[in-house]
Amino acid sequence: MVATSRQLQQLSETCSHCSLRYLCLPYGLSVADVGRLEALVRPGEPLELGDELFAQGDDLQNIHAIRDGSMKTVVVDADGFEQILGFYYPGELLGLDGFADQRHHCTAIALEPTTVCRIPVDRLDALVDDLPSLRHQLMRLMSQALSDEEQLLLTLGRKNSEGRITSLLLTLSRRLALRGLAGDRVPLSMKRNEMANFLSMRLETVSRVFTKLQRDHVIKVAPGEVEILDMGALRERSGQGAWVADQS
Amino acid sequence: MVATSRQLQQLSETCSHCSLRYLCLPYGLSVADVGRLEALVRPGEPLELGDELFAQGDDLQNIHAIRDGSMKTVVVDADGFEQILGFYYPGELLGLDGFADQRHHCTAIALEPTTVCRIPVDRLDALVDDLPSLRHQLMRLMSQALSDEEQLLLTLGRKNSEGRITSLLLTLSRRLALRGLAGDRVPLSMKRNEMANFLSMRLETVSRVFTKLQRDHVIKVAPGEVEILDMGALRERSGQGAWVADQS
DNA sequence: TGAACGGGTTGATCCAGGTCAACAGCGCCC
DNA sequence: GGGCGCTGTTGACCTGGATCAACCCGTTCA
Repeated sequence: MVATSRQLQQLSETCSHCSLRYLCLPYGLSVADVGRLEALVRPGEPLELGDELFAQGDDLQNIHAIRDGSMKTVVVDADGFEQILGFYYPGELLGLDGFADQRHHCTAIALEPTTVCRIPVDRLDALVDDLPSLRHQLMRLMSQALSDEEQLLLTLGRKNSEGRITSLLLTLSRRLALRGLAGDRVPLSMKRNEMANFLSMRLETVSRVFTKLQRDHVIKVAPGEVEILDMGALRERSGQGAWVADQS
Repeated sequence: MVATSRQLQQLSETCSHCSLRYLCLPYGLSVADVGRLEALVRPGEPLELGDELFAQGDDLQNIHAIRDGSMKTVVVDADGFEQILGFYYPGELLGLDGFADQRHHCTAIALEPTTVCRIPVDRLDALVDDLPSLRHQLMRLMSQALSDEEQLLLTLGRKNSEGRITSLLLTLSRRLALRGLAGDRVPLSMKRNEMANFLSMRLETVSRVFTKLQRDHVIKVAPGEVEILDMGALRERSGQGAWVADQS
């Protein structure tokens, strides 16, 4: 099975040789320090679509980094309503919101066959005490997560349906580019209803916006992926779309 | 001037004697370590309504803790639209999203006469290397900020206008209680349009929801404050208000 | 082979809440 | 005193996107 052999190959890599080291925890560490970090890292169980990596309320035992594939995080409120908080791609960390009380505040679910790295928090914690550069990077990543969420709040708060979809496509494209991949072919491992949930819309509206953007030759929709035909127009449409001119 | 003398009195306090120490950075530190922390802390300039503590894009030089008063943080997007990200009260930290690139990602503005503590990041950083318990608390607070924002995303994503207003009132009430104050009289230092902006609503809608809640004897609206008459009903109305039953 | 199913698209209708407008209360300044 | 600006409330109307429903297309499974 092709996917499995590719996963095994990746799992044998070390942080020092990982192509994601500039995005992930090792960034900013000396070669020796990366060695100490990678001594803690263990491959997680390979996940299939729908598998949970951890669940809301679980004890925080590990921090996870995505190696291959993609995941979503969701919170469930008292009435059982789900809200997707984010989509995660290779090099990105999961579980940072759990430091507060050593408990996961959201559930992480695989969107496709996915492999992760697993870093025990207690051992990470001890190492962080020893390595200021690791502490810096960890805090940098937490801080980054905070301002990413703030950006999302801005998008959800001020943009209409077209602005939300185009903003999502642009951030996905940007994250592909960070990994050195072509930014104009965006694979979509999430379903329409997941996109809709994340953006606080209905799946029918997502579908309509896609149709409209395709009719206007801004994107080309294919099963499981979107091709960006006109990046300028996409940015244009993501920028505007606020409800109204006056603010605050 | 009464306000000033009260502020001066508070500014003379140290972390060890501060009534907010269990919410703020000193939490979890030994007496000796609190001493080292408070040696870094400087009072910030007293702020008046509308004063900016820092602005989006500024270099991150200090972390601030609110001592007295209240503030809001806002982000402005490319087109000049503002989104309020949060309201901040005594004991809460501002600027944590700036660690990523040593730059503030939002602007902090006083909602009333406000005093803050100022902690230089470079000296804090050095101390954090020395005091694991301080690092833990700092990471705990960042992590807390993350999951608070996630909770906000859930509220904005899944609740209607009444659910949003009641959720806001409940969190404000809860934060008062954390500081040992009565949770059923919530002072509102923000204006209707600020509440509306924060909750992604229009100010007219905020006003209508307040009127409705008052008519139903759930709250009593007074200038600059809301009295909670029926906490149970408030919780009831904040819990529901999702658009629809099926999800994800 | 075809029935059931999941994911996606499209059309028709409806309504929560946005928009626009008028007005009331209050502090401030000339 | 009176005009003016700011904040908040209320009413009337309108619309973006939610809701409901039909249908299409692959895939799976009996």
